[in-house]
Amino acid sequence: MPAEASTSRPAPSPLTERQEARRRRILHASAQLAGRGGFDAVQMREVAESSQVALGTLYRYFPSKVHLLVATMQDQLERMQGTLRRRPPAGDTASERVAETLMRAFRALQREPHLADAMVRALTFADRSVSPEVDQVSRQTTAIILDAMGLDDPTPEQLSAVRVIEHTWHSALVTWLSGRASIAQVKIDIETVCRLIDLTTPRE
Amino acid sequence: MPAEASTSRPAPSPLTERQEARRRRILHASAQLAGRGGFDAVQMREVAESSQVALGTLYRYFPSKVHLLVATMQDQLERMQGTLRRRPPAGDTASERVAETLMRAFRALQREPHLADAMVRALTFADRSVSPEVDQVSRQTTAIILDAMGLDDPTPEQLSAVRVIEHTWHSALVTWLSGRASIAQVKIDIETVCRLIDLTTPRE
DNA sequence: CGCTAATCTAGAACAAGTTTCAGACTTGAT
DNA sequence: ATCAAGTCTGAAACTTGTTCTAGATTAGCG
Repeated sequence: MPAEASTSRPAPSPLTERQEARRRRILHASAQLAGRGGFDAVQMREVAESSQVALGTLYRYFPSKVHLLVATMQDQLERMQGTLRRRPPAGDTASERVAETLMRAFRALQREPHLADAMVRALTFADRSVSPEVDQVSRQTTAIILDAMGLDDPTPEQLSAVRVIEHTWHSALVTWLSGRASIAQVKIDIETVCRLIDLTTPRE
Repeated sequence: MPAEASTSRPAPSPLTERQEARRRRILHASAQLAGRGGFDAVQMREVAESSQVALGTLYRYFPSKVHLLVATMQDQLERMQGTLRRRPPAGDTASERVAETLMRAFRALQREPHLADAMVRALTFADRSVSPEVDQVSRQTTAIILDAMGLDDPTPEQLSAVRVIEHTWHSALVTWLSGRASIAQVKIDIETVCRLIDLTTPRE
């Protein structure tokens, strides 16, 4: 159920085909540039040139560099969610499955560390003007985690645990990207926080 | 083995009195400007002017805006640590005391939300070139939490829990500052993550 | 004191995000 | 097909972080 489209958009006037194509070219160029060079390498003029679009047009589609990169992240997240649905995690307990899911996502990010850098930095640097988009990313992440837990109808306590897991996930990524934590340490942190799930889900 | 102290500092050549005063003026101006307007309001030219220092000098003391704001955060953290030492948290269990400590810090930040914005955004946006300074902030935060737990000699498990608590703390602040989480929600998240401590400290 | 190296200053210059504008092109409705 | 409204383009301008330079000041030292 896509329930959020109505609140965030005052009738987005559904893009024409050429507009859709432009949007796609822009996101592709953004991911490409981010892929090598990270946040700093995504320069608006270059994105515009790469995607064959005037600078002003780029800004019409994405009102700031951060908006652009957060949209890029949404795009990548959807891709990842598809992958996960095709091969769900196989652990016995909810916390194992969540940890496995996040570690799988983490390995995907490790394959494109620069892209990860661009997306995560944009996400945490985003100010209020990007809140709707960041919130969308957050909802999508929540959905992925709840999926892994195999819950249709989580309790408030479980939702709190999921929020804390997301906090840890984001912040652990930040410390990894800035070289202050190793891959092993991120793994430990994820496994540690996932034990919270066992606290809120007594048995099964 | 502290292997990084040698690489990051080629003997800091202890500042003269006037230099110390300059540094202090700069940090003061930075906090002042951050206090109203947040991250964006801290403009390097203005900081330089406010602190009666040439722009080039400002950059000699703090090689980037992010360095400056992270240093500002170190400054504020020290202040806070002093306050906490004077009136330690009074909870019965370790997790209660940690939650109380963090909530106290959170209330202090609420009094200066713009300053909080500037410092937290700088911290999460910092790239590798600021790692030593960010790491220092992290160590200081860890010390505060361990203090609240009342531990002299934490187990590796407890250190993991503390790291996860720090992750949650930072990320919860980010969501609060960007208006995506309420104060109440931050409180819940902090209390939730603090229950991890009980998991790693069976009884007392 | 007088020298030398380091530091500081004022200001220009540069880089990249963002805004603006005039004119060309598309689109949708009549 | 034609018109109005909306969109796109190319280019310049503006903002703010950062760098650079030439000359003045300061600090340490013999």
